[in-house]
Amino acid sequence: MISGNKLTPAEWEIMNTVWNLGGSPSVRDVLENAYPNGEKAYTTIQTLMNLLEKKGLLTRKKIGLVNFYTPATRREDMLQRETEHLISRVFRGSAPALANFLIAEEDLSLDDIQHIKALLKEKEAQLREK
Amino acid sequence: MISGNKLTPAEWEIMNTVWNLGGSPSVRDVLENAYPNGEKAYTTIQTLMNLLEKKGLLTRKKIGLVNFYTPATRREDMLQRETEHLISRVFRGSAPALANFLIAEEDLSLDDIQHIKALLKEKEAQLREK
DNA sequence: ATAAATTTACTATAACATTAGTAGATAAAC
DNA sequence: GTTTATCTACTAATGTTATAGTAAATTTAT
Repeated sequence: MISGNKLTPAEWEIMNTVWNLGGSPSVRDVLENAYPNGEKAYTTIQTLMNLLEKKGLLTRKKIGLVNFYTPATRREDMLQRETEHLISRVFRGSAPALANFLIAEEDLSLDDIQHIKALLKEKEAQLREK
Repeated sequence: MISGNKLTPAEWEIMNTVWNLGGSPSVRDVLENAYPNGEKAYTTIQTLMNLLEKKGLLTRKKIGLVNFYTPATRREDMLQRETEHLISRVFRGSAPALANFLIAEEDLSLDDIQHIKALLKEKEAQLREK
């Protein structure tokens, strides 16, 4: 049941690290990668990761003593969920409003702009041919 | 002190309503506009609005018996703050990543795309002339 | 001017989020 | 084979968000 579980900020940090590392990291792997200077306690990460398992975002497999955690969702799906959340909560449901805002207010380089233009062209072609 | 206070989802609903109504609505104004079918109790809204005052997002002025609440921030500033939050939490700090995602994954109409293109052009010109 | 309605200020509570401690099991190192 | 370190499972404490009740004050309508 992956369902309607929203990720909290702390959970996002964990999930980002897990996706980043790839494969099936352990608690220690995540801890060392995400908090190399001991910003959080081992058991904190452990608790969070087990929570994420309960929420259906990670699956767990014990090998010997150690639990290894595998993502149960693709990062993209979560991005989408979260982005849509922002759009509905903050931009009153309008994706274009967010797009406009992004371009107007965030710092984009010329390169970024070129890249976005290319994407738009693609998208446009896609839409037209239907 | 408007400072680093993040808005919770419930607070966003209030603030959106306040910005929407314009002027300086009362608790009742907000309640009736945002929850016309009694989804929330009067006192709930009251509490939230007073909280928002404490957070510096609304200012309060009592006229006669009634408190009237005026936004202390522009909606745009809050949008920015929130968007940047998403970017840092979910898109690992990359605004272009969000832009890419938006265009690739969200439903944009041809009109939207034209509009975005125009904005990009503007932005590009701006960047170049510096 | 008394009764009814509205509003405030204050308080309470439940749910969820965050962080970490403790006890016991297992493995490794000497 | 006893000590040391690591990991798990469980539990707990603290903080934050969301929701609303209660009592007192004020206005409005009879």
